[in-house]
Amino acid sequence: MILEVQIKMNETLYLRNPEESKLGKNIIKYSIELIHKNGFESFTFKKLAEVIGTTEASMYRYFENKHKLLVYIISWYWGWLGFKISFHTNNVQDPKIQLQKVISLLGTTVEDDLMTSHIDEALLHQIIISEGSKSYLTKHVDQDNKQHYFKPYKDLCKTLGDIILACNANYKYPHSLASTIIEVAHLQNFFMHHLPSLTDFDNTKNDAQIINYLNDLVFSSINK
Amino acid sequence: MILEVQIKMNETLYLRNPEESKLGKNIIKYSIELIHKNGFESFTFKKLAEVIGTTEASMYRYFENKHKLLVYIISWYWGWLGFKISFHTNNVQDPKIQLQKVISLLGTTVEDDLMTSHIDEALLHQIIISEGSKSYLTKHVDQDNKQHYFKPYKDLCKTLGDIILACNANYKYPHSLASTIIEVAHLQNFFMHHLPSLTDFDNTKNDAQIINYLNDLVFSSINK
DNA sequence: CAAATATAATAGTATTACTATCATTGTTAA
DNA sequence: TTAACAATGATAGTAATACTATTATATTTG
Repeated sequence: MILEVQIKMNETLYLRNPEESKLGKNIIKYSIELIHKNGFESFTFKKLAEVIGTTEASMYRYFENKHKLLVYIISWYWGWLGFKISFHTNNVQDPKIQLQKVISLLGTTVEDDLMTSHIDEALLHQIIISEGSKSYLTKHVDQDNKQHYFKPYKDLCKTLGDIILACNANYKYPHSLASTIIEVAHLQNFFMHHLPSLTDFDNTKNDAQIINYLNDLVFSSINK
Repeated sequence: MILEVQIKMNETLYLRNPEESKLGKNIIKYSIELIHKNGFESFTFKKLAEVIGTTEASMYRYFENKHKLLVYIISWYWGWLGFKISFHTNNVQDPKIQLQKVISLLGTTVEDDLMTSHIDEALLHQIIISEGSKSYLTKHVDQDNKQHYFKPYKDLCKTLGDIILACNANYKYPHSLASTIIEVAHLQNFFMHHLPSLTDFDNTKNDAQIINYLNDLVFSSINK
């Protein structure tokens, strides 16, 4: 039996649901490869169409513009990670162990998940690190937010915030700490690889270092 | 007597030094206004030239492209803030007070500094919050780093890291904590205004809330 | 005053970010 | 079984972007 995971996506993100056709799935698959390879700035629908072997116009039948496609794949990632987190923390009673588990999942280099055949989560994880914040750092963030484009990200923060509160009901900043953990996990990863003097992590580029740092940061705050 | 502060900039960032002519100063001044108003994505040299009342070609005599101009103004900001920080911590003996002072400066809405007549630091501060990470989140970050484009930012992290070590010589992550403080100060500010559910800060949108959060986070870590 | 330099004015190119139209193929429902 | 419909492909076109190049005109400096 082969299990296929489907993440329910916000319908206003796309014009035609890319999960429902071969072409749609190719758009997702190859946009991840191209954005990973050349970065979002140099990514165009024309190049994407060439890689897929179709036309630019066809891309526009699925997504209004490349920014919505970026928000789509990033949103998909948060949905997928949220699922993975609930799966891994499901039978854990101690919220502190849950929190450690979440930090580990956030800080660990992702491997391709075989349950989602056309999406390479490892590449997607790298995209989150380098391009993730570009999904909301725009002049239209408020409109996008009204359309609930960031719901999967917010849901994840909510989950994390609840775990933090379960660890210490008196902690005053559960939501800020949650968003801090997620963002810092990715930022420190980027810095470790590209601007290492902004970190204390050596050139083994080992995930454990970031995870240790985050655990130290988080548990000293909530245990104080 | 009118004091004018000059921040020494990396010469490979520009083709012609914008500090050395009226047109150059206008490029800096109005690019800050335009990027603040419409965001970096919709900012073009053509629009900038129109606002200044000159031609697009003239912009290219000062900066190779708009990304270098962004790096320039962001870099300028870090240089200016570094100066401001050393000014404010100069006669402070206790490193913990120094650290609190730096956190306050990072978390406080900046006011226009009259010592730099053509640059509006208040607008620049907003640009740092919304566009700052775009200066390094590119595919050419490693080349840019080799050209020392991020030196002012790194210098600031170094200063902060040293203060952290002065507070607690045994703390294991001074550099990571330094970059975390700077980035989180800006991220939480952005979230408070645009995605408030990712924070614990209410709609008074008061700077003190972020500063309190950062102080709590930092001092629980280093005093542990 | 001549020479050098900066700027303005204009033109032009390749690419990007779309929109529009029409032909073809494959699927579905009467 | 065929008519209609939906998805895709092929092609064309436009305005804007991100530049480069050339020449003319000011302005500064030696």
